Amino acid sequence: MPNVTITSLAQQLGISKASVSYALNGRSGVSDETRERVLALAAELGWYPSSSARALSHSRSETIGIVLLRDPAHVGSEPFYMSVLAGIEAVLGERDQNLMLRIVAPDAAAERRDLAVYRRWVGEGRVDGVLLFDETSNDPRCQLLGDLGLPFVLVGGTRAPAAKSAATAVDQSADAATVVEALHERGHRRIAYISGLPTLGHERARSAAVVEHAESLGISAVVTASDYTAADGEMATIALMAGLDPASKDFPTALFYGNDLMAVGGLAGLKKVGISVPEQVSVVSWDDSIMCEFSSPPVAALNRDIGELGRQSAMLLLDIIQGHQRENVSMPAGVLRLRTSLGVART
Amino acid sequence: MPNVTITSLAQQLGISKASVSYALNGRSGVSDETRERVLALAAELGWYPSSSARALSHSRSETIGIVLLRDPAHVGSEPFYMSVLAGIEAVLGERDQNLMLRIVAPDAAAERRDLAVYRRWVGEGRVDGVLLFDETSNDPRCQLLGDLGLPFVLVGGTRAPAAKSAATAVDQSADAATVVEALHERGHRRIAYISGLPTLGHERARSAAVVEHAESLGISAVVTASDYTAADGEMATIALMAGLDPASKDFPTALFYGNDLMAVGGLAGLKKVGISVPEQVSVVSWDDSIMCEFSSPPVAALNRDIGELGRQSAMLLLDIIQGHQRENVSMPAGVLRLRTSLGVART
DNA sequence: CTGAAAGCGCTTACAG
DNA sequence: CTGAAAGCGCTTACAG
Repeated sequence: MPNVTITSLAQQLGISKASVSYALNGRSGVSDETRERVLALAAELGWYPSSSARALSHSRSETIGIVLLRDPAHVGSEPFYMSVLAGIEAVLGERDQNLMLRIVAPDAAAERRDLAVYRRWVGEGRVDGVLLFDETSNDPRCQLLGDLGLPFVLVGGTRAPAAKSAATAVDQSADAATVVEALHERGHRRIAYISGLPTLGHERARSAAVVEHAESLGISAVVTASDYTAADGEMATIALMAGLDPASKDFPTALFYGNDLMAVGGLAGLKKVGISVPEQVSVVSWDDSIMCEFSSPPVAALNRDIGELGRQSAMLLLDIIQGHQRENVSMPAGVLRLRTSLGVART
Repeated sequence: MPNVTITSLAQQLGISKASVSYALNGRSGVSDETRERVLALAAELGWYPSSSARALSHSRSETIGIVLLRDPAHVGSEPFYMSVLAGIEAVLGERDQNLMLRIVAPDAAAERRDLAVYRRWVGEGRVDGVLLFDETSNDPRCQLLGDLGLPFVLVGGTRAPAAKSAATAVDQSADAATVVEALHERGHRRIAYISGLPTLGHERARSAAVVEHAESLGISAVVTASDYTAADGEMATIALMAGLDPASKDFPTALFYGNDLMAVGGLAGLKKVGISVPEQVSVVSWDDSIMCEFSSPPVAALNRDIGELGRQSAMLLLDIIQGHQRENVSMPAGVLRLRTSLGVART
């Protein structure tokens, strides 16, 4: 059985392809009667427009792309991506748009292998726009996509550096303030921030904001860099705390981690060096997840609506693709979920 | 600047489109000299084949599809999907194939909304084949895809019910035996299996296998159904254990959970009802993940190579799409990672 | 309101 | 080895 096309519909109805096309696309140029006959037959025969033919005609793929530059071995343990994908998908599904996903492992030589994917996608006409994660300072993708003229949105980014682009902006400073103030209120006077990858733009913003808010409250803050993995969070914690005398002025009474994995790794590290949570040290995570809820003790965390971040980002991108000028969208601030790991500083 | 196409290349070189096409596709019909001139110019101008034009010509989209029928709110907490996606992507990336992803929330009315997506994808010619997750008994997708003639692979499935399909088969029985024997060796004589969604084919196979192996070793096993979430794992555990006298014959000394989330939820439940792990009860998880490593106590788990499952599934599907007849592929058995939660039964 | 025609960028027999 | 031509399934001015 040959595939049903507008040509076959036109033949069976004894009218031209153009009329069928107009009818199917809800455009003027056909009588109501003809339109209904066309729609009825199309429904009966289960006609679908060929995506490739349609894309070829008006250079739109109805598809947006995402390239994740992450180690495949670790990407599974980060709930963030799957959650944001689910939010993105909710919007795309409603609007009959599609998602093309590529996960590429970062090169040992730190070559940006994702850039080649964008070039290719543009050349092949595969996607109408892309969503960018993990913005770095002076992100090379912005330059490239700007040159290529491909619309993009920086998810949880900070700026919109080019035409046909925007960001779903997360106010890292406000979130930092929430946590630092919560610690200050509970008597903490020396805190440490264990950051994620310091090459990421948002991570720099976070580190700076933590220090700044601490200073403005008259408490001291140190920053140490880690890499978002539980294993390194554990190591960084041990390196930071091992050998410190709890009575000394250098002993931080609160550890703030850049994500949930590092926080949970940190708990393991603290246990190894014999520091009890929250009696001797409080622990807070920037990202909330099921791991924080079910760790022992449960970890206080900034809860943000990741699904909503995905939804807003997708809507923003689709708008830009349709030619609308759009400003950055501000995402709501995180809410600190109080859990056992956050306690009062012992004096 | 107009896009570079084979027509523009042909014009600049003063030859026909056909020659350009043959040269670019490495087919005979052009002299080596012409071929080199074409390739050189194409590289210089950054030519890429239009994916839509190519798809329109030979009805291949170079894209495989995945529809995840999962609650968006929960999909983020399951490391499984992201891990398997990473494995799939590794294969697709190497072979210049693309992945189209759709996440659809299960309907309250339990209508299979994913079926409409497959119909649409086939009608539009968007994908050349699909990967199926979470096979159910008498899975309606197999019937539909068989009728539509779309190649598919059941990831971690059991059978290959139609032409143009196969499964990456996981031997649930062997994995069940590994755990049941490990428990038996440590003196456990009464165990409970807290299963995931019992509608899933592999979950039925697991429950049956646990009971069967227990019986063959002369120990008793009960099965209780949960739904893969930590919250329900906790509730199911409390329902199972609350009020049971540790000295009674009905008290299971080992709890085996269908995934890592339920196991961690189970730890929380056991703590609430005052049962200590592993002193009074041992805990084992069917899936391993970072949650098992960093929970308190760490949970013994069957470690399987999820990335490899994704890789094998993708390779199998690509082969079938290319018209090869393929048998099911057997995945390696899981390896039990011994951790603190698994101890010797107290007699 | 309707139809014949050209075009999107490729591929692929078919003549020369 | 090379070129002219038809076709994939749509869209869209342009005549009637």
